[in-house]
Amino acid sequence: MPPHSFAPAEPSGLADSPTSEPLLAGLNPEQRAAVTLPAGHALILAGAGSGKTRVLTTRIAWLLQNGYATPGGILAVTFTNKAAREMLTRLSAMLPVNVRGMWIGTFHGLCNRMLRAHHKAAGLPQTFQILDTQDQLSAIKRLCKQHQIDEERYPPKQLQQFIAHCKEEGMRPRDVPQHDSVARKKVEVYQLYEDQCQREGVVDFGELLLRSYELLRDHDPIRAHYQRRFAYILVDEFQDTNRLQYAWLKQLAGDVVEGRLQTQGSVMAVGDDDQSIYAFRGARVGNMQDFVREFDVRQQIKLEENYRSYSNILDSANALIRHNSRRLGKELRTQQGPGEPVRVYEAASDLAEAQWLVDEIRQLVKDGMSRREIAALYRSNAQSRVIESALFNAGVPYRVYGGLRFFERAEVKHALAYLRLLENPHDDTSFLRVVNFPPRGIGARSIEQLQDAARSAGCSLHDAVAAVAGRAGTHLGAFVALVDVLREQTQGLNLRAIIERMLEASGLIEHYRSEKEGADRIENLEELVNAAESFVMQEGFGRDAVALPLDEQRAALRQSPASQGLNPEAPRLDLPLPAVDAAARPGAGAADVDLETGETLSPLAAFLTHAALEAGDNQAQAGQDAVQLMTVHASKGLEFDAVFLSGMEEGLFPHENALSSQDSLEEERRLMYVAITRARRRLYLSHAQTRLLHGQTRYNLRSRFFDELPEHALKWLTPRHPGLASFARTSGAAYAGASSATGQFGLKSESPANAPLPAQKTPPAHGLRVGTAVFHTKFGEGKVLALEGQGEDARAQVQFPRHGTKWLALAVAKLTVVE
DNA sequence: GGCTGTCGCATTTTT
DNA sequence: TGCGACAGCC
Repeated sequence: MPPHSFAPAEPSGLADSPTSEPLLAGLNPEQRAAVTLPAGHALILAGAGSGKTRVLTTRIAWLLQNGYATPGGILAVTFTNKAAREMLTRLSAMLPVNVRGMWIGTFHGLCNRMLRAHHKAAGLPQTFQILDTQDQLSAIKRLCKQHQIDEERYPPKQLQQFIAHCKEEGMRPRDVPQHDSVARKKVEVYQLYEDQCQREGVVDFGELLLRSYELLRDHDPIRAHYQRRFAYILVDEFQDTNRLQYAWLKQLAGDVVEGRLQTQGSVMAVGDDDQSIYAFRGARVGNMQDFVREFDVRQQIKLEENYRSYSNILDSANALIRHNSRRLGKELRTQQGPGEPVRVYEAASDLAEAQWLVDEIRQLVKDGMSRREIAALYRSNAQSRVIESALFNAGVPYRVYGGLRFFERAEVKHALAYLRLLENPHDDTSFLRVVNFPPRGIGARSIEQLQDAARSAGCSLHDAVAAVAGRAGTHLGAFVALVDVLREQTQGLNLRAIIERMLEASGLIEHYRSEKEGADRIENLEELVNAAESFVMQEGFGRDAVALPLDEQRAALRQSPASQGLNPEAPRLDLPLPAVDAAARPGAGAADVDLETGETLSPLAAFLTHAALEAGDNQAQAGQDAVQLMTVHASKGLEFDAVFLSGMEEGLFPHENALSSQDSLEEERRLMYVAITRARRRLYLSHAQTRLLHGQTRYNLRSRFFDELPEHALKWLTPRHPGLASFARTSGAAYAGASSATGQFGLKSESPANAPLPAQKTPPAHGLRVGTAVFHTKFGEGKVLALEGQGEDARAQVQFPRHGTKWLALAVAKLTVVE
């Protein structure tokens, strides 16, 4: 039970509130109820296309506007950067709020932020680097070689999955059951891997979450602080949370006392059990039921009104998903008419299917539909090939989602590895990646020797070079010198200059210049410089501070009776963390700040974090008006005027691997449900009698899912042949008389006007200049090397004789000028 | 060190 | 069938 509550917000009463009305305008009663819920935990079951994001963002805006929460008191968590960005964008369009002081982001992003702030308590260096999936795999391979793990019996890929899975379940090596010798071996590797990561100061994606969870669990003052701070926690796509993410949320929400969860803030979980399609990567729909039980949820609201599709499409979705058991129960409805029927097409072959699809698309485009509003969806990536070549041959522009993303490209990763070595010379993964790239005559032998030396000395490869250089020649020494010198030379330079310098000095540019395929790669490296530049702009490094026209507003917020009354019983902060309050202030904390010392990440380190946490779009011909090709999974959350779902065949969709169990079959059905609900106006379902798969012709039956769709909503473009269920059921008329009413096509999508905050120039208030001598309570006397940002985001690079060069947030760090 | 041939494998994926 | 990983050769 939340210890605090404010006057219960009766939706009807609030409708009269003059301040809230503009926010709430246009919301339906359920949406409005969700937005204006009183304090307490709530589960919002948000059907596809029911305005979920709008409710989430309006809720936050409403809490802020009415003084129920300060920006610093809100935590909103999503799965993807895209979703987090959208929330921020919409929110700032609704309210002139300084969005940067709010904790809105992905699970990984927020955990990262927390770990940087409390890196010492978490047992990490502040500049810990983040391993992506590739890095993690190569780290595991390296480890296997070093410890003579039989890679036949224990494939590195499997070990990687095992480790990731353990972390998702919140298990450290000692927590993993070891039934047999195989399990014991795996756990041993897990332990070795952990030791290696710790030694190198790197952290994988799962570790971000697990470490953050443990930080909260094991440090009472830190946990208490965040529990007090976050009065309102909002979770997007709750059905996709895994065990660890749920446990993390529980730590933030409250403590278990005598078997019961005692919470301080309010958690609003928004999700849709019918759209749970990520069980294979650890998502647990059961978290929804657990949430209701453990949080004693009193408020459950269903958003069932769909603003996206015509009713034939929704009827199909509803009828299909009704075949699933154990649903929380929800039915989509619309005020739109039936619209067009769902068209079903049977092709002789996958080739013919693709050809038909292209013809239909051309017709749609001819009728005035724009290509970007047309999507071709498929269950697995292998199916895109036929469609791509058909589109290509017909000269129809298309865009395939889900390829290599920007920060995953080899050349970009090479460049990032150099940058990481500048930040942390002990990052062996990065060391190995570029020690001989571009080639500089360092062969496998010398690397092996070096690794042996490092192992026996118990140090990093970087540090081991001195020991080996004598024997292995000067190449290794030269490489280390190159990196070390570069580090020296780039001190105090801005991010752009650092990267440009690195690109030259490393020889990357030169290397690619001489390569025949190198032009694209050089372009990408140049793009990396641009990415860094725009990152710097966004994060407020070296930029005029965004004016905060809300100073008064914030003051008002803080003083409003409602927010005063928010936490009447909360004790005053008396953490052994003097600066915690500063970070809790709206406006502060855009950068990762060590809350003890005020130390912030250097622009470079912050950029590296950004690169690891946000893989970047796969920017293939973006911006062009092209047909969108993607898997059904990738389409979740998107919508299109016309959707083609091809390959609707037994074995493909549902996938053959999913036929074995009820649970996985139901997940396939939910996947189909997701696909159907992407369509606004037109939905096409197609299947082929023969299909070339793995070089072999397969004869697939029509998908069982067809038999679960309502006849009245379908239009069979080809005669309906007996399907899977034909023995159990006699099919009716071959052609269902579907209405061809076109209806009004103009379903409006919610497109928030993005009102940018007015910028304003403010003179520097801190009075520091490059060269100023300053004193820090912890690091002692130092000299200012560089200054960036302004106002609350201002930071300084300071060189301390004993502690090296540090970036400090001036709003947090206690710096005094030395005369 | 780079190229070439062979082998094995082949849902879904964000961070 | 088609691609990525890896070993072996020049």
